[in-house]
Amino acid sequence: MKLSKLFTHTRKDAPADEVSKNAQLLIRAGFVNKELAGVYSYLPLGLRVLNNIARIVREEMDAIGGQELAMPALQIKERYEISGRWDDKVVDDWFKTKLVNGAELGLGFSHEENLSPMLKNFINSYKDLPLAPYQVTTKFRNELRSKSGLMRGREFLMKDMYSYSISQKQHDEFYETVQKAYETIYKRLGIGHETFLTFASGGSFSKYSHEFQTLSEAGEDTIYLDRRRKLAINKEVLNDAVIRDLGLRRSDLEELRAIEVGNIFSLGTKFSKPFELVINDQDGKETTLIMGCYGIGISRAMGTVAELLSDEKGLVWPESIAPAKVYLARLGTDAAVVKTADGLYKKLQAENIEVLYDDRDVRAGEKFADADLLGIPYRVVISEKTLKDTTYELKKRTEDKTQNLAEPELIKMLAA
RNA sequence: CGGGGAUUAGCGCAGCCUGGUAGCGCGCCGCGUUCGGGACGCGGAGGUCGUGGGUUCGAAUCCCGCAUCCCCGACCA
Repeated sequence: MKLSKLFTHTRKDAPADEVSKNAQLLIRAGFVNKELAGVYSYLPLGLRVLNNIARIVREEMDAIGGQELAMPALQIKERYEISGRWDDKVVDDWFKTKLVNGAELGLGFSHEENLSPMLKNFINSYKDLPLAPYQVTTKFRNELRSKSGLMRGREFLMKDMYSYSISQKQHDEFYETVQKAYETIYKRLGIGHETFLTFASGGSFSKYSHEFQTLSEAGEDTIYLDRRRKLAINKEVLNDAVIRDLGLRRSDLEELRAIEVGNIFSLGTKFSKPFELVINDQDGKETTLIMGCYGIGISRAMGTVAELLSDEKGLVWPESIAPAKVYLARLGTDAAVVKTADGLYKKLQAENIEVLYDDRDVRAGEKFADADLLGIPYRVVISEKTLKDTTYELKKRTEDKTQNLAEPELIKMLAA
């Protein structure tokens, strides 16, 4: 993509109504635009990051047997009356609306009531199990107080997977598989080193649920972390009995703020029993299916990476999710420089290396500042100076040093 | 939902106390000089001052209501 054609622009100042680092940087860089509190538009570069995160999550869900589908935002009232979740006293963050004929609808905040009745038409045998449909869709939650940029939205992108098993054993095995897949996802997103499995409230069907908490002062949760064991307990369930139960010691626990970047929990038969998801097991015995639910906020993950991996100059995307791999800066309008830069742009594209080509006629300082703010992993500079030397100058976003390279070495390095 | 703060040009702000129909910086447009870390000079465009009402000869400014945004708290299958 040529920067001269990109409709978004960077800004020196962040808007006054955004305090959180993630929102300030993402808005300054032109990745998102705020529409209302907790609701953002994703602009071309921001959408690339969001899609890259979703792609990684999809790959890992597919790898453990997840099957992607897409369910609607509009939800039927009657289904939620069956499960007991229509009442605002039970779920207080519903967005509700009506059909022209007056029938009430809700905007989906979670999709158990959608999926379970649907699967009654498809699951015929225990041999179909375990089954784990998932989706990446926009969720709506009427938060009393949205805050912290992308961290807590009223409309946000989420991956939600639901598992159906014939036995507790089968459920437990799948649950553990998902837990491992989540760890892989956070590693790939570049926040694995700061993300910890955290024991949280399990509700009525299991002792604990599990959250994945990323250490950050911008987080809303307080956790107690045993760094050596890489295990944490959410403050909401912390007590001596729980600490003992998990084989931890209070003196090893460190109190920290963290962002909940994912959670997985057992649902038991809460959403299978009301919808009569009953199947004969191997022995011919009627069994109500056991469910699990597994969420990752895709947009929140983007905010978390922005929050964690940025520095005083701007965003610092890991290669795995960056909007482009290379920022190609052409300095000056010298004919040889322009020709060389245009040529490299085409060659990088031919190698399938994603490149942002800064072909604007602006001064060097502005290009460097933008390359840093946008957080592109590699910066390549072409100028009259570099043409006299080995032609190209390469710099990593995370390092200060530069190196000069000739074209074959440069392409080889960037293609790696 | 309780408490606090804010709303004036695309962005950041001043003006309000002491009413007389708006100003600065950045950005944007034009010309020129510059050209490796957000240059400089000259000229220019751009605002029903969040919204509804009230007071007044006259309201960005004073009074009342509402909306939106931010922060703290509460809430968060």
